[in-house]
Amino acid sequence: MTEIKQPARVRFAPSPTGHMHLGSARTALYDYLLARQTGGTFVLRIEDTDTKRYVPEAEEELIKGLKWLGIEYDEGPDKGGPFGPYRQSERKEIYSKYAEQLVESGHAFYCFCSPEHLAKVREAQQANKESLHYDGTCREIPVEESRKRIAAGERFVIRFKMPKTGSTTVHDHLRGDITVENRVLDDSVLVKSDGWALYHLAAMVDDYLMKITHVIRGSEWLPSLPLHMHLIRAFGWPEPTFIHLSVFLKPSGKGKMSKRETAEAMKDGHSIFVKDLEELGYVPEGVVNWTALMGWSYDDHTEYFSLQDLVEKFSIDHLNPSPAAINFTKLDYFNALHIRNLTDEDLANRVKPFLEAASYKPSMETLIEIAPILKERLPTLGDVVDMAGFFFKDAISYPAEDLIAKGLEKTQCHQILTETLPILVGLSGIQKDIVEEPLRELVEKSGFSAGQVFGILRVAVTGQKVSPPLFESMEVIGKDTVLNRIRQAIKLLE
RNA sequence: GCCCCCAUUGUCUAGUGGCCCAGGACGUGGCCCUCUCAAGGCCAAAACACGGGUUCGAAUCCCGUUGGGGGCACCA
Repeated sequence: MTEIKQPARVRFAPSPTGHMHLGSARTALYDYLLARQTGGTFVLRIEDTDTKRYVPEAEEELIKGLKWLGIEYDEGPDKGGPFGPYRQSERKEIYSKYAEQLVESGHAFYCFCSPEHLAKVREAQQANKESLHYDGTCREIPVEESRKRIAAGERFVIRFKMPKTGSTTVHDHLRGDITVENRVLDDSVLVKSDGWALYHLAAMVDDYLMKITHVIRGSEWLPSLPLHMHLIRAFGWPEPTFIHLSVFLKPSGKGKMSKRETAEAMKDGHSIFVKDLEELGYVPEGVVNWTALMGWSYDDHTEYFSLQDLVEKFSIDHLNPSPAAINFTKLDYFNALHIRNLTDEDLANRVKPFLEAASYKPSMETLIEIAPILKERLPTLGDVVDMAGFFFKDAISYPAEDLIAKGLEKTQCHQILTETLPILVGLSGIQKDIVEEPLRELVEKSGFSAGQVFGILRVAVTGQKVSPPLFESMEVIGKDTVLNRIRQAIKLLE
């Protein structure tokens, strides 16, 4: 049945330059799923060689985000492992060594071109409508001469010596073979003049040293795959399986999320940042289910998945190479779905902080009691405040006109309330099965509809026009409070 | 400007030459249920970008066009 798979070693290699977004989350998810389902290993590696863009809090946010999503890694900067260190900033010497090796073998060369010269070359190329590339000034300088210049203190970078003729064929697991002409490839910088390796070199070296078998990354890396392949082949290393995931587009499908769209999304309670999603009341189960399905599918009808389901059913062979527009409405759907499947106690625990943030003091007991009637109507955990805040208020307030049901006069509404009061007072309790029958009889006698009568009572008891079911709500609030609130409503209409 | 990738309903997608006058889901519209809101049930509208091939037969293979996306840094 299940084919035997080799344990995969996969790595999630984010750079700590900002908030963790959905694209990263999905890459990490797929990494994790592949590792888990093959009995392999998931590695977290921090690519922090760009000191200019480094954001100190980013790594912590990343780790927190992964943890929240339930994506556990086996090796990483805070966990250690046999192939550390797992921060590239701690591996500088390793890259230098391999860069030297490339120069020795003739696959790379020292370049002394100044940034000004490079800029001028680029400008000229732009003016001539040529493709932008290194002009080859230092390509043929003999290594001996270069070493002398370096010894004399000249600043230099190390560039890859790309073949000028022929073509290169690379393989992407999603797209098959891709062939490019070598003449369009550039002599890319591998090591900067400050001695730090660039992504191209660092990532390939680390993937090799960390024995990575599958490289899952964004499609923005596809254009540099030929370079990476040349690097790997120059070293004579085994080629990992490359999987380039498509990018996420903004909801309209036209272009990727911009600053503007991000702000726009935030306005209606959505975000592409993992930490925001948590704060907005999304549950990780929902976010995981939703992101998993953007770019991957199981069959033509199954789409509810827990993390464990995904571990079992995910396959890198069913990935979709085309870009996907983010659909927040569907996130809401998945989120509601997973909230409904939470146990009462779990929901109570998760909803509590949101109530507390709105300065309510909810008890676990009440929370668990209302969980069943809450579950079905919470798109997000945060919605608990509007839906159920009244359970935890000592006093409620609302405009008097809310007590006037559609199609009824003020006096009629007042009458309903005054007639309800003695009925409730006379009952032995406030439980649903005690209250419902007499109140339905009242509706019958009044000649009004159940919607009108219960609507008035709903506002009187909860202060809201929209609430969980009336009888269940009264039961939780308790008889005395219910009676008091009805008396308050009666006064309000006088 | 040059290079690469992608292309099924509004959106996410199933589909790997006949099972497809294209299936599922979100969303949308309608109906049912109903104390509000949800949830649930039923029904409906909605797609193979275009043009050429190949083939007995194409959403599926090939070429071109168009559209969209990405890349062309001493960023990742």
